Amino acid sequence: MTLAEENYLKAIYHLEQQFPKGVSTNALAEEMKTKASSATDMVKKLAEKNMLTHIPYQGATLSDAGRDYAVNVIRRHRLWEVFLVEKLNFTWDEVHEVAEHLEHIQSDKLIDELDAFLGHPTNDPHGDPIPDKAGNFKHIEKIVLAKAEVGATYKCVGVDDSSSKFLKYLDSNKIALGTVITINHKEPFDNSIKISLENSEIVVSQSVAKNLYIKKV
Amino acid sequence: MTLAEENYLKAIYHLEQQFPKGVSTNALAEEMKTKASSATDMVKKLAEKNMLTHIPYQGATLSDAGRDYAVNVIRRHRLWEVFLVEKLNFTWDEVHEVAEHLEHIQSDKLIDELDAFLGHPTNDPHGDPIPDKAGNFKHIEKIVLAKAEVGATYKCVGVDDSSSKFLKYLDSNKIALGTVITINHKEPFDNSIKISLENSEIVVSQSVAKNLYIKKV
DNA sequence: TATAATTTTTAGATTTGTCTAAATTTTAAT
DNA sequence: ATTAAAATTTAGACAAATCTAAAAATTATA
Ligand SMILES: [Mn+2]
Ligand SMILES: [Mn+2]
Ligand SMILES: [Mn+2]
Ligand SMILES: [Mn+2]
Repeated sequence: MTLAEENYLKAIYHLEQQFPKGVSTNALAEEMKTKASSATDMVKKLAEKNMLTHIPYQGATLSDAGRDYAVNVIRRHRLWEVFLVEKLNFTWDEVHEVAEHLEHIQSDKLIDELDAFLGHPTNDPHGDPIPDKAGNFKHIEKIVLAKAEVGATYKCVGVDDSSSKFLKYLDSNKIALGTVITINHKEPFDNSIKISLENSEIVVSQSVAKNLYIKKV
Repeated sequence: MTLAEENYLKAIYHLEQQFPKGVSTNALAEEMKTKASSATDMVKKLAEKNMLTHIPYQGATLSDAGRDYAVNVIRRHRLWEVFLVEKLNFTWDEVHEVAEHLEHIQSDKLIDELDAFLGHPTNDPHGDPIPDKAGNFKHIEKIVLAKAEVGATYKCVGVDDSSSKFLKYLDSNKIALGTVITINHKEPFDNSIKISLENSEIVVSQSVAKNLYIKKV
C-alpha cells in the first residue's frame, strides 16, 4: 500500500461512519482536498486491490481487508499522537499534522514496541479510541455536549472537531479532557449552553456544544 | 526536498568522504541501488536546486546548502536510531531500515524534542556521531582495528559496515560498543588478528578488522 | 415526463522518479 | 595516435498521483 492509498483508505473509513450506504466520489474528494476525478481513479485502484467495492455512480464501501487496513493506519496515527504529547511535549493541537506522516512508517515491531512503551494507551490526546493490534476498539459511551441535561455533571472525554482552532479555543477556556463541568442553563434562542468549570462559569455556543463529547460522572 | 532528493543528498554526502574530488555517477547509482541514468537525472535536478555543482562527466560536489541539508538528514536518522534502541528495544542491527523512513519526517519541533527526550546523545548505536542542530559533529579520534598495535588495549567505539550481518557477527562474539579488547597477535599471512575480550580470546579476519573502530584506553 | 442541474466518469496532459537502449565523452590499451 | 573499453549522458518510455476539460449518468425540478 502506498502512502496515498493509505490516506484514502483512512478517509473512506471515516466517511463510512457518516455515509454507511457508500462513500460518494465528491465526499471523498472533499475529504482528501483533491478533485473528483482523482478520487475516482484511486477508488478504482483500491477496488482492483480488493480493498473496497465500487459500484460506478453509487459510491465505495470498504471490504473487510480494507477496513482492517484502515483501522491499522488509525492505530498507528493515534499511538504516534500519544507519543508526541506524552513524551515530546507537543500540545494536542500540534500533533495531527506530524502523526499524519508518522502513521505511514511500515514496521510492525515499531508500532508494537511503541504501544508497549506508552503503556498500551486506550485513547489518543483527542479522546479517540486506539484500536488494539487485532483492530478492536474500546468504545466509551459518550454524548455530545449539546445533548446534556441541565443540572447534571459531566466529564469532558473527547472532541469531534480536532482542528487547531477548536482545540486552542478549549485551551483558552480551560477545558481539557477530564475536565468536569456542570450544565447550568440551555438557551433556547441560540442553543448556547452556560456551564460551570472548577473556577469559572462560561457560555459556549452551539457549534462548540456540538463538537465536545462528555460523559456523566 | 522530496524523500528521493533527501536520500540522494545523504548518499552523495557519504560518498564525498571517500571521493572528495567529486562523486561519480556510477558510485552514486551503486550506493542508491539504481541505474546510472537515474543518478544523472537526480544530480541534474539537485544542481538546479543549488544543492550541488555538477560538471558533466566529472562528478558532483555538494554546495554548502546541500551539505547542511545532508547533515540534517543524518542528524534525524541517527537520533531515530538512538530512540529505537534506547526506548523501543530494537537491536543495533534492526534500526537502520526503520530510521531510513523516519528520517524523512519533516518537523523541526519533532527532532528538537526527540533530541532533548533522548538527553542530547552524541553518538548513534553504531558509534557514529550525531550532529547538533547547527550541524556540528563531535569527532572522536578512532582507528580501525586493522591498524592496532600488538600488546595495546583498546575500546570498541564504532563500526564502518553497519550491515545486519556484520553486527550480528559482533553480537555472537560478544563485541559491543564499549567492549575493551587487547591485541595479542597480528598474523602476517592473512592479516587476521588475535584479540582478548573479557572472558575469551578470538581471532578476527581482516575484513572484520577493517570494519571495527577502536580507541586506545 | 421532459429538461435542467448535479454528480461521476473518462480522456488526455503533467510531474516525479525510474527504466532500457542508444549516443556521447572520457579513459585505458595497444 | 588509434582503437577499444568504460563511464556518462540523452532519448524515449512507464507507473503513480494528480489536474483540466469534456462526456455520461443520475437526480432534481418544472
Ligand atoms: Mn497520512
Ligand atoms: Mn487524534
Ligand atoms: Mn531514507
Ligand atoms: Mn547508524
